[in-house]
Amino acid sequence: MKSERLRKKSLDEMIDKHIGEIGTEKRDNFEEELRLDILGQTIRRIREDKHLTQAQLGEMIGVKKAQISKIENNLTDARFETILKVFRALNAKISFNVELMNQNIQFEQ
Amino acid sequence: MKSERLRKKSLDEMIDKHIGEIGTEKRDNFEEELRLDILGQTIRRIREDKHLTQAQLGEMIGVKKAQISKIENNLTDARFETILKVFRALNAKISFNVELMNQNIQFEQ
DNA sequence: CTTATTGTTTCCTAATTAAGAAACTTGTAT
DNA sequence: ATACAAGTTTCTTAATTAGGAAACAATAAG
Repeated sequence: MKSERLRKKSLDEMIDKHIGEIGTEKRDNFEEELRLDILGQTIRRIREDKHLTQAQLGEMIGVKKAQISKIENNLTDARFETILKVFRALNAKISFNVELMNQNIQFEQ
Repeated sequence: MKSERLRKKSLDEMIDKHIGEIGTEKRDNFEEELRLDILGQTIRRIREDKHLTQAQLGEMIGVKKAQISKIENNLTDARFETILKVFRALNAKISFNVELMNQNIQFEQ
Protein backbone atom coordinates (compact mmCIF):
# COMPACT_ATOMS: atom_id res chain seq x y z
CA MET A 1 0.00 0.00 0.00
CA LYS A 2 0.93 3.56 -0.40
CA SER A 3 1.00 4.21 3.31
CA GLU A 4 3.56 1.48 3.86
CA ARG A 5 5.86 2.91 1.28
CA LEU A 6 5.48 6.37 2.63
CA ARG A 7 6.42 5.21 6.07
CA LYS A 8 9.88 4.46 4.81
CA LYS A 9 10.37 7.97 3.54
CA SER A 10 11.84 10.64 5.69
CA LEU A 11 9.65 13.23 7.31
CA ASP A 12 11.01 15.85 4.97
CA GLU A 13 10.12 13.77 1.95
CA MET A 14 6.63 13.24 3.24
CA ILE A 15 6.17 16.90 3.90
CA ASP A 16 7.50 17.73 0.45
CA LYS A 17 5.10 15.32 -1.17
CA HIS A 18 1.95 15.93 0.81
CA ILE A 19 2.25 19.50 1.95
CA GLY A 20 4.26 20.95 -0.88
CA GLU A 21 7.75 21.90 -1.89
CA ILE A 22 9.60 24.47 0.13
CA GLY A 23 8.78 27.91 -1.16
CA THR A 24 5.20 27.17 -2.10
CA GLU A 25 2.49 29.04 -0.27
CA LYS A 26 1.00 25.88 1.15
CA ARG A 27 4.32 24.70 2.48
CA ASP A 28 5.13 28.09 3.95
CA ASN A 29 1.87 28.13 5.85
CA PHE A 30 2.56 24.66 7.16
CA GLU A 31 6.05 25.52 8.32
CA GLU A 32 4.80 28.60 10.04
CA GLU A 33 2.04 26.84 11.90
CA LEU A 34 4.45 24.15 12.95
CA ARG A 35 6.88 26.62 14.33
CA LEU A 36 4.38 28.73 16.20
CA ASP A 37 2.92 25.57 17.64
CA ILE A 38 6.28 24.61 19.05
CA LEU A 39 6.72 28.07 20.49
CA GLY A 40 3.52 27.90 22.51
CA GLN A 41 4.25 24.37 23.66
CA THR A 42 7.70 25.42 24.78
CA ILE A 43 6.43 28.38 26.76
CA ARG A 44 3.83 26.22 28.46
CA ARG A 45 6.39 23.57 29.29
CA ILE A 46 8.76 26.04 30.90
CA ARG A 47 5.96 27.80 32.77
CA GLU A 48 4.69 24.55 34.22
CA ASP A 49 8.22 23.54 35.16
CA LYS A 50 8.41 26.72 37.21
CA HIS A 51 5.02 26.06 38.77
CA LEU A 52 3.59 29.32 37.57
CA THR A 53 -0.01 29.96 36.61
CA GLN A 54 -0.85 31.82 33.45
CA ALA A 55 -2.08 34.69 35.62
CA GLN A 56 1.20 34.83 37.52
CA LEU A 57 3.27 34.80 34.37
CA GLY A 58 1.04 37.46 32.87
CA GLU A 59 1.46 39.68 35.92
CA MET A 60 5.23 39.46 35.65
CA ILE A 61 5.26 40.95 32.20
CA GLY A 62 2.11 43.07 32.25
CA VAL A 63 -0.02 40.76 30.16
CA LYS A 64 -3.39 39.30 31.04
CA LYS A 65 -3.78 35.59 31.60
CA ALA A 66 -6.05 35.48 28.57
CA GLN A 67 -3.09 36.58 26.46
CA ILE A 68 -0.83 33.90 27.91
CA SER A 69 -3.47 31.33 27.10
CA LYS A 70 -3.70 32.55 23.54
CA ILE A 71 0.07 32.54 23.11
CA GLU A 72 0.44 29.02 24.48
CA ASN A 73 -2.37 27.76 22.26
CA ASN A 74 -1.16 29.62 19.20
CA LEU A 75 -4.32 31.66 18.91
CA THR A 76 -2.52 34.95 18.46
CA ASP A 77 0.48 36.37 16.65
CA ALA A 78 1.99 38.21 19.57
CA ARG A 79 4.42 41.03 19.26
CA PHE A 80 8.07 40.20 19.20
CA GLU A 81 8.81 42.02 22.41
CA THR A 82 5.98 40.21 24.18
CA ILE A 83 7.45 36.84 23.31
CA LEU A 84 10.84 37.97 24.55
CA LYS A 85 9.28 39.22 27.78
CA VAL A 86 7.74 35.81 28.35
CA PHE A 87 11.08 34.06 28.06
CA ARG A 88 12.76 36.66 30.25
CA ALA A 89 10.11 36.24 32.93
CA LEU A 90 10.62 32.50 32.81
CA ASN A 91 14.31 33.12 33.30
CA ALA A 92 14.94 31.17 30.15
CA LYS A 93 17.89 32.22 28.09
CA ILE A 94 16.77 32.33 24.52
CA SER A 95 19.43 32.81 21.92
CA PHE A 96 18.84 33.59 18.32
CA ASN A 97 21.31 31.69 16.29
CA VAL A 98 21.22 32.97 12.76
CA GLU A 99 22.98 30.57 10.44
CA LEU A 100 24.03 32.10 7.16
CA MET A 101 26.17 29.99 4.87
CA ASN A 102 29.08 28.80 6.96
CA GLN A 103 28.83 31.66 9.39
CA ASN A 104 27.04 31.88 12.67
CA ILE A 105 25.72 35.02 14.20
CA GLN A 106 24.51 34.39 17.68
CA PHE A 107 22.96 36.81 20.06
CA GLU A 108 21.03 36.39 23.22
CA GLN A 109 18.10 38.04 24.76
CA MET B 1 32.30 48.43 -10.83
CA LYS B 2 32.52 51.47 -8.71
CA SER B 3 29.34 50.66 -6.87
CA GLU B 4 30.67 47.27 -5.91
CA ARG B 5 33.80 48.72 -4.45
CA LEU B 6 31.94 51.41 -2.60
CA ARG B 7 29.42 49.05 -1.11
CA LYS B 8 29.19 48.85 2.60
CA LYS B 9 31.13 46.20 4.38
CA SER B 10 29.97 42.70 3.71
CA LEU B 11 28.72 40.43 6.43
CA ASP B 12 32.01 38.58 6.31
CA GLU B 13 33.96 41.73 6.94
CA MET B 14 31.66 42.76 9.77
CA ILE B 15 32.04 39.41 11.47
CA ASP B 16 35.79 39.42 10.94
CA LYS B 17 36.05 42.81 12.56
CA HIS B 18 33.66 42.41 15.45
CA ILE B 19 33.90 38.74 16.24
CA GLY B 20 37.24 37.58 14.95
CA GLU B 21 38.94 35.90 12.05
CA ILE B 22 37.86 32.48 10.91
CA GLY B 23 39.54 29.79 12.94
CA THR B 24 39.97 31.81 16.09
CA GLU B 25 38.34 30.60 19.26
CA LYS B 26 36.33 33.75 19.58
CA ARG B 27 34.98 33.36 16.07
CA ASP B 28 34.15 29.73 16.56
CA ASN B 29 32.29 30.28 19.80
CA PHE B 30 30.69 33.61 19.36
CA GLU B 31 28.66 34.60 22.36
CA GLU B 32 27.88 38.16 23.18
CA GLU B 33 25.35 39.85 25.36
CA LEU B 34 23.35 42.02 23.06
CA ARG B 35 20.19 44.02 23.24
CA LEU B 36 17.11 43.96 21.13
CA ASP B 37 18.30 46.79 18.92
CA ILE B 38 20.84 44.39 17.48
CA LEU B 39 18.00 42.56 15.81
CA GLY B 40 17.43 45.33 13.31
CA GLN B 41 21.11 45.73 12.61
CA THR B 42 21.42 42.01 12.05
CA ILE B 43 18.57 41.97 9.59
CA ARG B 44 20.07 44.90 7.73
CA ARG B 45 23.48 43.30 7.50
CA ILE B 46 22.10 40.06 6.14
CA ARG B 47 19.84 41.86 3.68
CA GLU B 48 22.68 44.00 2.36
CA ASP B 49 24.90 40.97 2.10
CA LYS B 50 22.26 39.39 -0.13
CA HIS B 51 22.07 42.55 -2.26
CA LEU B 52 18.39 43.03 -1.56
CA THR B 53 16.63 46.36 -1.26
CA GLN B 54 14.13 46.97 1.50
CA ALA B 55 11.40 47.00 -1.14
CA GLN B 56 12.50 43.63 -2.49
CA LEU B 57 12.67 42.06 0.94
CA GLY B 58 9.29 43.52 1.78
CA GLU B 59 7.76 42.09 -1.37
CA MET B 60 9.02 38.63 -0.49
CA ILE B 61 7.12 38.58 2.76
CA GLY B 62 4.18 40.85 1.99
CA VAL B 63 5.43 43.84 3.94
CA LYS B 64 5.99 47.36 2.68
CA LYS B 65 9.47 48.80 2.47
CA ALA B 66 8.46 51.32 5.12
CA GLN B 67 7.97 48.44 7.54
CA ILE B 68 11.37 46.96 6.72
CA SER B 69 12.91 50.34 7.39
CA LYS B 70 11.17 50.59 10.76
CA ILE B 71 12.19 47.07 11.72
CA GLU B 72 15.82 47.65 10.79
CA ASN B 73 15.86 50.91 12.74
CA ASN B 74 13.95 49.45 15.68
CA LEU B 75 11.16 51.96 15.34
CA THR B 76 8.48 49.34 15.71
CA ASP B 77 7.72 46.29 17.80
CA ALA B 78 6.83 44.01 14.95
CA ARG B 79 4.80 40.88 15.29
CA PHE B 80 6.62 37.69 16.01
CA GLU B 81 5.55 36.13 12.76
CA THR B 82 6.81 39.10 10.80
CA ILE B 83 10.29 38.80 12.27
CA LEU B 84 10.35 35.10 11.45
CA LYS B 85 9.25 35.83 7.90
CA VAL B 86 12.11 38.26 7.49
CA PHE B 87 14.72 35.72 8.50
CA ARG B 88 13.08 33.08 6.37
CA ALA B 89 13.11 35.35 3.34
CA LEU B 90 16.78 36.03 3.95
CA ASN B 91 17.34 32.28 3.99
CA ALA B 92 18.77 32.63 7.47
CA LYS B 93 18.03 29.78 9.78
CA ILE B 94 17.20 31.18 13.18
CA SER B 95 17.00 28.74 16.02
CA PHE B 96 15.66 29.45 19.45
CA ASN B 97 17.78 27.77 22.02
CA VAL B 98 16.02 27.98 25.34
CA GLU B 99 18.28 27.11 28.22
CA LEU B 100 16.43 26.15 31.35
CA MET B 101 18.39 24.74 34.29
CA ASN B 102 19.88 21.49 33.13
CA GLN B 103 17.79 21.01 30.08
CA ASN B 104 18.06 22.48 26.66
CA ILE B 105 15.04 22.94 24.51
CA GLN B 106 15.98 23.72 20.99
CA PHE B 107 13.75 24.35 18.07
CA GLU B 108 14.47 25.82 14.74
CA GLN B 109 12.76 27.85 12.20
C1' DC C 1 -21.95 18.05 46.23
C1' DT C 2 -19.88 22.58 46.97
C1' DT C 3 -15.94 25.55 46.63
C1' DA C 4 -11.77 27.30 44.78
C1' DT C 5 -8.30 27.36 41.28
C1' DT C 6 -6.81 27.31 36.73
C1' DG C 7 -7.36 27.74 32.06
C1' DT C 8 -10.33 28.93 28.00
C1' DT C 9 -13.27 31.90 25.58
C1' DT C 10 -15.94 36.01 24.55
C1' DC C 11 -17.43 40.81 24.73
C1' DC C 12 -16.02 45.73 24.11
C1' DT C 13 -12.48 49.14 23.85
C1' DA C 14 -7.72 51.06 23.52
C1' DA C 15 -3.32 50.81 21.48
C1' DT C 16 -0.39 49.54 17.85
C1' DT C 17 1.18 47.06 13.58
C1' DA C 18 0.90 47.29 8.81
C1' DA C 19 -1.19 48.61 4.27
C1' DG C 20 -1.37 52.08 0.97
C1' DA C 21 0.36 56.13 -0.59
C1' DA C 22 3.09 59.94 -0.94
C1' DA C 23 6.67 63.28 0.13
C1' DC C 24 11.15 63.83 1.44
C1' DT C 25 16.20 62.67 2.16
C1' DT C 26 20.30 60.42 1.09
C1' DG C 27 23.37 58.30 -1.83
C1' DT C 28 25.02 56.88 -6.45
C1' DA C 29 25.74 57.19 -11.27
C1' DT C 30 25.85 59.63 -15.58
C1' DA D 1 24.31 69.59 -11.91
C1' DT D 2 20.81 66.31 -12.95
C1' DA D 3 18.54 61.99 -12.70
C1' DC D 4 17.70 57.89 -10.52
C1' DA D 5 17.46 54.51 -6.85
C1' DA D 6 17.17 53.46 -2.07
C1' DG D 7 15.87 54.56 2.30
C1' DT D 8 13.25 57.41 5.69
C1' DT D 9 9.28 59.65 7.40
C1' DT D 10 4.51 60.93 7.62
C1' DC D 11 -0.43 60.56 6.70
C1' DT D 12 -4.90 57.97 6.83
C1' DT D 13 -7.13 53.73 7.18
C1' DA D 14 -7.59 48.68 8.03
C1' DA D 15 -6.40 44.80 10.77
C1' DT D 16 -4.91 42.86 14.90
C1' DT D 17 -2.81 42.64 19.62
C1' DA D 18 -3.78 43.50 24.26
C1' DG D 19 -6.39 45.53 28.29
C1' DG D 20 -10.33 44.99 31.12
C1' DA D 21 -13.90 42.32 32.50
C1' DA D 22 -16.69 38.58 32.77
C1' DA D 23 -18.62 34.05 31.82
C1' DC D 24 -17.64 29.38 31.35
C1' DA D 25 -15.35 24.65 31.59
C1' DA D 26 -12.36 21.45 33.80
C1' DT D 27 -10.02 19.86 37.67
C1' DA D 28 -8.98 19.03 42.39
C1' DA D 29 -9.88 19.50 47.35
C1' DG D 30 -12.78 20.04 51.18
